[in-house]
Amino acid sequence: MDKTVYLDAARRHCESRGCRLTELRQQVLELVLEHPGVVKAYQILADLQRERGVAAPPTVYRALDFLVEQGLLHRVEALNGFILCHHFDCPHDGLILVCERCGGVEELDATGCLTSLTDAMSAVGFTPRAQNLVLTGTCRSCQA
Amino acid sequence: MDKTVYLDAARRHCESRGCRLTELRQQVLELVLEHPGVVKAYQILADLQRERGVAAPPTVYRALDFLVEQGLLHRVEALNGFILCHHFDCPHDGLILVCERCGGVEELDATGCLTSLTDAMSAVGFTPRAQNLVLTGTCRSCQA
DNA sequence: CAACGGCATGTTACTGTATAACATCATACA
DNA sequence: TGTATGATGTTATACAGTAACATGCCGTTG
Repeated sequence: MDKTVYLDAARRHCESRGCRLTELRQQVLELVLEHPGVVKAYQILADLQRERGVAAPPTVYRALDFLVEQGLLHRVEALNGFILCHHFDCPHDGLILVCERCGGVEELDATGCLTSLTDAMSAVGFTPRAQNLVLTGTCRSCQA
Repeated sequence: MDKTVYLDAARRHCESRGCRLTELRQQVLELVLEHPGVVKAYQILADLQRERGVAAPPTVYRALDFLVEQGLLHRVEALNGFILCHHFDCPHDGLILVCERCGGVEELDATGCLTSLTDAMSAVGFTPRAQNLVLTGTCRSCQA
């Protein structure tokens, strides 16, 4: 997807949810966009400092939290990182595969793969929050 | 399970794997044992300092890493914490349910619940490392 | 026994991750 | 115009994790 198109879609997505994709938030989103795969908060912080001179952690964390809340990013807890969500406009159960060797990240749509899991959970009365599962392992190209 | 019995079983478990459950490691394990649910490394550090005067982070992390490696503890990445594994002696796919409201933790055996997931992964050539899935949500008693 | 090797632990110092608390600014709307 | 609300700036600090090196313990082997 073209960058401008993507940003427009992201903006509309936020506005349809009653939020604003402010300049700062968009700037952070663009910075994330420039990194393939997982990106760390402090990496974004450094990028932001390069672009605007000063920036403190809360600035970055607030923007990232906002973007996660809007579904534009996923938080990858196991790695203390963030990745872009390419299909924020359709609700989905994500499955994020992180390769231990090359660090590459792949996002799968796991909708439909989780029924037996959710069954097991409801058997004990547990209601999961919609979320993304993160699994580490080895990707196809690193199998060799 | 009685505490002494548990510790003996843990010791034998380690020895059968060619490792020693040293005094320090056992002490840390006991400290984890005293906390219900998830416990943080720095909590253990504080406990340890209470018991022996001084202790530095590496001491605790090394012991915790060891215990995780032996399968006696699970690491809960999403929470930067650790929980006891109650059935370290049988290999299993764990499913750890963390309640967002009360902080309670429940561990399920997910062996057999993951086939459709692993199918989806192998379809893209991804080999997951054996691990525990951590899900957040709401537990039965907090549903109300 | 002494020397060595391997592992466990101690110690210092640091890097990285994240948030609290409060100040300021912008905007929208009464 | 005043005020409420949300966004951002700023300072300081808490929390999480590790690198690097020193020391101690213990079993093996010459």
